[in-house]
Order: sequence, then C-alpha cells, then structure tokens
Amino acid sequence: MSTLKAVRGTRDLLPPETDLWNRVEATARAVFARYGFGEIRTPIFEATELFARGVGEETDIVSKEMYTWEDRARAASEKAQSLTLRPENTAGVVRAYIEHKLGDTGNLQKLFYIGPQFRRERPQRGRYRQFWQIGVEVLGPVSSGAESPIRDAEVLEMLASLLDELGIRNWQLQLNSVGSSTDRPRYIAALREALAPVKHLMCEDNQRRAETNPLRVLDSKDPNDQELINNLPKIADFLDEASTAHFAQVREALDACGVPYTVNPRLVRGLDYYTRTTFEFTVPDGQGLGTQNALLGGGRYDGLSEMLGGPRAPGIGFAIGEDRLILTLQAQSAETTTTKLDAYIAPLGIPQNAAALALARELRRAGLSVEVGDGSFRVKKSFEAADKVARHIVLLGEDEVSTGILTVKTFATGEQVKVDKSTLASHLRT
RNA sequence: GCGGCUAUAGUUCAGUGGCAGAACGCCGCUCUGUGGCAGCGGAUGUCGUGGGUUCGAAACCCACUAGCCGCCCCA
Repeated sequence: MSTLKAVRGTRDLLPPETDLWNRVEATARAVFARYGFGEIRTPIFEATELFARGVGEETDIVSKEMYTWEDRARAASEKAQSLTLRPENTAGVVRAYIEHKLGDTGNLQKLFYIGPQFRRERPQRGRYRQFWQIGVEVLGPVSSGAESPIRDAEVLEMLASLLDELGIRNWQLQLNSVGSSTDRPRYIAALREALAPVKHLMCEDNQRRAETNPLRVLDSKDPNDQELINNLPKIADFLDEASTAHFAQVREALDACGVPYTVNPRLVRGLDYYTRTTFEFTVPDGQGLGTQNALLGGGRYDGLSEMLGGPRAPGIGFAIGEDRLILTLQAQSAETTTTKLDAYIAPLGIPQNAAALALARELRRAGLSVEVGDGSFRVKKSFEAADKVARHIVLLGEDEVSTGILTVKTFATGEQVKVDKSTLASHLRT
C-alpha cells in the first residue's frame, strides 16, 4: 500500500508561509478597496462551453490543459453536461455579469477575485496545476465609460501601487496594443504573408509557429531569428484610428501618473479574447521565478461579453499569479521574519496550570497573542520553548498566583520585572 | 506533451559494490524558579516506489512516481 500524497502539481501551503499569503491577500484587498472594487466569487467549475467560447477553442489552455469531465444526469429532469474546473477567472466573471444583468444598472462594474485556478500542465517552478490568481475586471456598458483609456491606465497604475506596497522590487511593465477584433485578423494575415518567404530560415519551432500561430513567432527567444523577427510587420501599423488614439491616451495617462512602462510591440498573449491594451508585469531573471518571469498579465476584452451571448460590455482586467508573487517576495527578501506571539505563560508547577489558562484567556480577550506552557516542564524548558515563539515569558508560580504580582522577562532585552496583573496586558504590548 | 538532471535523518548534504554517515535542528542529563554558552548522552531512516543483476546493492540495470531545469504555454 502506497502512502497518499498531494497529487502532481498541487501542494499544501503551511505556516509560516501562509502568513505571507495572508499578508499579500490583505494588501490586495486594501488596495482594491481604495479604488472602489468589490469582491466577486464565482464557482470553481463551469460549463465547458464557457471556456471554449470565451478563452478560445484553439488555445492551448482549452485544447489540452483543462480538467473536464462529463457530469451524469441523476434524474430524468436533469441533463448530462460537460463541466470544467476553471482554468482562469475572467470568463466566469463575465458570465456572472451577463447572468445577473449587471449591465442593466448602468454602472461601471469594478470586481476583484482571489482564488484557485486549474490547468493540466507539466509542473515547474512557479507553475502548478492548482495555482492561485488575484484578479480584477472592470466592465460595463459603453455609457459607463468602460471603454475609456482612463480605465486601462487606472488599472495599470493600481497594479504599480500594489506591487510597490507589497515590496516587489525591479518590476517592469510591458505594454502593447493588439488592436480591435478586426485589426488583429488583418495583422495576422500580413504576418503570415511576411513569414512565408523567410520562415525556412528560422528555427524549427518558429517554422511550426508560423503555420499554427504566427503571433507566437514574435515572442521567440531564439537568438538567430531575432533580426528576421524585427523586420516583420508591426501590429501598431495595423491599428485603426480609434485603437491608435486609445493606446496613445493610455500612455499619456500613465506618463502623467509617473508609472514607468516599456512599449513592447512583440508582446502577444495567448487568450483569444484580448483586444487593444495588453500588458505583463515581469521581474528580472534570478528573482525566484526561473523562466516563468511573468508575475501577472492582462488586457482589454471588448468583445468577450458578446462572444458569450451577452450585451456589449467592454472591459479590462488582469490576473496576478499569486504563487509567483510569493516566490518573488521570498527571493527578494533575504530574511523571512516570523512574527512572534506577545507572550508565553509558563506555569511553574502542575498546580498552576489552571491559573495559567485562565490568565491566557484574559490576555487573549484583551487582544494579545498568547501561548501557554505546561507545569510539568522544567523552567529551563519553558524558557527555551518560550523564546522560540514569543517576545515575553510570564512566569506563574505559587507566589505569583497568590499575590497577583507576575514575573515577566523580555527576551530581546533580557530585562526581568515584576508586573501587577492589572497592568500586565499593557506591559506585554510593548 | 517533449528533452535533461535529481531523489539518503526534521533540514542541508556526504557516501561509486562490503557495519547507514556529517553538520544544523530535536530529546535527555549535568541543572527541581531563569533559557540562549559549554560538556556528556540519545533518537534520527522503508537510502522515493517496484522489480532485476550480484555471495552481497543506498550505490549497477530497468520501470514507475515526484521535484527541479530547458522546451511548449501561461499567471
């Protein structure tokens, strides 16, 4: 009989690492609140069709990475249907937007989510089969301003602030516009045409991409092909007037905010629904992520709602790879400081155990974090145990219980004082 | 999905065919109301799993599993 383990590509998150996860999520929630975002929680599985139509039948995510199963009908009134664990959250949010007629309020919807996503890829550092995303979506009817470039710039500026507040250093914003849903096909056609005479000079991978997905040739890292790639048509030359102006206004607003960015005409993204503004935040190599250097990605999806049978509802959003964010934070901070409890209460004999727990109850109710030892421990053992988890040790022997004057030692300073029970809580806070 | 590297104590790792090891950590004692230092002692374990070669396998071979690296792709 083999022992049971977390399945491939999944993992347990344990303390103290979970403290970091909670800090990241709390910071994200606080920042989102300042920008007027509200939380949305959508189901972890959806109809397979949602992702096929939303993310795109031809994408790798849909064609080979989804956890899909046939959900059997359990009664004559039920019908069997194909269900899928969500590989991303944007399609689910837009589905909810349509289903609850959020557009009918006329208001701009600013939504955020935090939750697990599932893709059946080969696991690697920073790439898991169950991974966590922190994302936001801004969408609504055109009259709500959902299409405005100021929405794009606001989202990007918020991300820059969030990463700064989290303490991520050296992030870079890569920015591009992939144009409208009519610009893109024209560009892809031109790309195919330009690739036809030169692709035989390129590496094997790029020859294949030239056939299957010409946009992907653009982010090839093959050093020999760089010159050929640089000579390919640029998407910027295929944007219609409206998309060009839109992109210019996004950049202008970012400049005004002082958010640094690099326009990267070769930035392409793998999901079919992206239009106009697309972006990635990356960190340099060697800062925890290996080759998965994209911390987060996102873009505008002006046609997604219609693709899913909904009303016109342009929008923009992003998803942060929370696992990657955590890896980067761990790599960038030399020391992971574990937060210590306020106090450790050490009963000096078994008769003091009950009093120790009663004292702990009082202190905990006063808002302090407290651990309680055991009267059977030797004093030395109590000190050692206390020093590992707490900033102060409170000694509770016969004398202390009878007089209410407690002995408190502070580990950082080695200072030991007698403290009356009535002032204990305030003393321990220091 | 493809290619490569790796898997030994809680952790980091050494051990290339002959008794399962080191450091750190852990537990105990020196030391029954004052720890961190020191001394002494102790436990670390299915050597990833299964099979094979051999008198003998942690080591060599095969398969599997997992992790990491690269590709693909993406967050």
